[in-house]
Amino acid sequence: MYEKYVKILKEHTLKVTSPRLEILRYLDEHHTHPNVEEIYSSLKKKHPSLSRTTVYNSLEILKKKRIIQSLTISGSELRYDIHEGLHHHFICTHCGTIFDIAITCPNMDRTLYGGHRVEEVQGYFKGICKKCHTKEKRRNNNG
Amino acid sequence: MYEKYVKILKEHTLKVTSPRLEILRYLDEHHTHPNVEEIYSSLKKKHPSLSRTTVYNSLEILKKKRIIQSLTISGSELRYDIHEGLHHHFICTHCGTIFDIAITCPNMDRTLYGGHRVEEVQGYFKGICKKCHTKEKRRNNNG
DNA sequence: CTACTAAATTGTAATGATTACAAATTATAA
DNA sequence: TTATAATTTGTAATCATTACAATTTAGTAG
Ligand SMILES: [Mn+2]
Ligand SMILES: [Mn+2]
Ligand SMILES: [Zn+2]
Ligand SMILES: [Zn+2]
Repeated sequence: MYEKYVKILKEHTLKVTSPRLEILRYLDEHHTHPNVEEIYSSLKKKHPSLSRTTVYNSLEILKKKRIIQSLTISGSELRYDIHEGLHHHFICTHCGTIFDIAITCPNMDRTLYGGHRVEEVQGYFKGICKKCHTKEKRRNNNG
Repeated sequence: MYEKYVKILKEHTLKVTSPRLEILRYLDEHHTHPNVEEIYSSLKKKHPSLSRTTVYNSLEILKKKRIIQSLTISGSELRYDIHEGLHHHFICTHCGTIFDIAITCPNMDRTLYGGHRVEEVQGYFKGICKKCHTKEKRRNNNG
């Protein structure tokens, strides 16, 4: 069940602890770019002793090791994502959903720009998702 | 002095008020992507009656009208930028500086993606700026 | 297996950015 | 000049995140 995540942690010389395994599993199984609260409250159910601070700490160390990434797209809270291949993101300003964008971008793999060392590249698209847009149209026609 | 900003406000059917003029001027003269606190404390010197809430309110309305944009690049606070042509940004995770990136990107002008309506596109590059990188090297050689 | 220790976890308190709200002021139009 | 809706202001509340000290534990050496 957790061998996969044990392996990841050991490969990065991180101690194998229950919170770390659970967080990794959660992010691996939920590609919804959850915030800290969503991760915490979900895991808390099965592991009542879990502390919110531990979730913050664990996410931070996983991020330092580049196992996960954090997204600043929402502007009010960090969202987390298992790091598997560079991809860009869309956020719907109406319903808040964040999803992956399958756009290739010539600047995605850049590691240098004018002498500055680039360590992360993030492409954020903000707008109204198809679902919300359709709902809005329907409301206008019926209302 | 302020005719330029008066014009912008009127064109967008916004009431012409001193805080709005001052904020516009500040952003026009400081392309450093300041946060609310920097704008507030700077303007407060000349206009002691200015309220922080007004700065928040004004920035919000200017943003709604697309006169300015907010950047979520830092992850802890919004940074503001006069909106003049799409451009991407670099943030140095060491010194915090945010500056414009002159990279053209084929996805920058996108207004649609898979049926989703795109209203904003932001490209964020995070890493270590040349200056910090050079300092770091020097410290290693001399230390 | 046991003992040790550095690292991780936990809970609580503090911080910092942003928002809510109600009272006072003011830009604009009649 | 007056009316009024919009704006500004100050304070209090909220929410995400960080600081910190006490407790627990993963990993290792014996
Ligand atoms: Mn993603
Ligand atoms: Mn800029
Ligand atoms: Zn939506
Ligand atoms: Zn720097």
